[in-house]
Amino acid sequence: MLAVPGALPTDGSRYALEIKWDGIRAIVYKDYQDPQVRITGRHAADYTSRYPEVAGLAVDLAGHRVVLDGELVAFDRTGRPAFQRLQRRMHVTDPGRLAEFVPVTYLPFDLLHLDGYDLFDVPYLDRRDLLERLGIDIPPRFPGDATELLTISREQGLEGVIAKRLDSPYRPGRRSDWWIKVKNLDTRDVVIGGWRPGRGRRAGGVGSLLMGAFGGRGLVYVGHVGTGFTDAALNDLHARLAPLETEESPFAVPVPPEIARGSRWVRPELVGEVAFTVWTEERRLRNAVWRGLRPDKVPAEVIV
DNA sequence: CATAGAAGTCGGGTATTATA
DNA sequence: TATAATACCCGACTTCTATG
Repeated sequence: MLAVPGALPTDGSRYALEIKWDGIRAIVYKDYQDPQVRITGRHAADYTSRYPEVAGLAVDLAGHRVVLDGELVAFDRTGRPAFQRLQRRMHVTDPGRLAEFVPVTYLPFDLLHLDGYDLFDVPYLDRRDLLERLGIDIPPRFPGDATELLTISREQGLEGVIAKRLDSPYRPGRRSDWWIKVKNLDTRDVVIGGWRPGRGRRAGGVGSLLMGAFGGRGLVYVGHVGTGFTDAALNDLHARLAPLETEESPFAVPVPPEIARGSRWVRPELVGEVAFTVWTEERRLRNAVWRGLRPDKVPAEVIV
């Protein structure tokens, strides 16, 4: 069951709030007599050998038959979920000592089966109650009207919150507005320094835009953005970028070669707005989404 | 007409293949 | 042999389209 993006519900009394954990979604299975748990990912891939840390749950759940839904998370030194750390583990089927350097925590937030009973049609609040009675470590739940949680999650550098209807059933694999994810998005202006041709449906036009902002030495590359456009916006951008085309890259610091290859350069004269989640360690905008041109803004005022 | 899936895009990662 | 390029993995998002 997946959440739809949206805003905090106004009728908070009908919802509970949980922190949105920035990790990998995973289902954990434990059978009555089985001394081990089994872990699968969203596409039914088997993760059991990848995350030995979860094996300890089998002890806590001894004698039970349980299916849990939750998130695999790697915390950084400051205690925040760090997806970039988790990425080092994602492809490693036998982590060995890597599990010591990049430990992973499983945060179970829903209970789908308990001792012979499927709980898909049991309301969220009751599933959650049963989950809490299992006595395992689970992430906290907050009242639906505790809207300050969103502010706090932003201040703490967390991804956002999820609002879940107290009476909602569980629908595996489905995206449903019983669950609403409220993300802490930031917006900022960027200068377009180039573009990459599209493929497939976007062949012959713009695929993505290379974004920059002015720093001490000149235009600095801050990532590229390839989503959030309508077809009309892509066509409009293509027409506006064509007369600005140059041979030389306008970026003062060379952009990574794998990005530069195949890119077309333009004079940095167009300013646009993007939404994003956080700055990455490489000083790029993570999960950038195009919001539109800002003809009212001057490129020189777009500062890193 | 609503919804699910496909197709495009992103960042960051690993693993494999190609090339200098 | 070492580096570069490619392909694929995970997460994300939006838009378009096929389907019921």
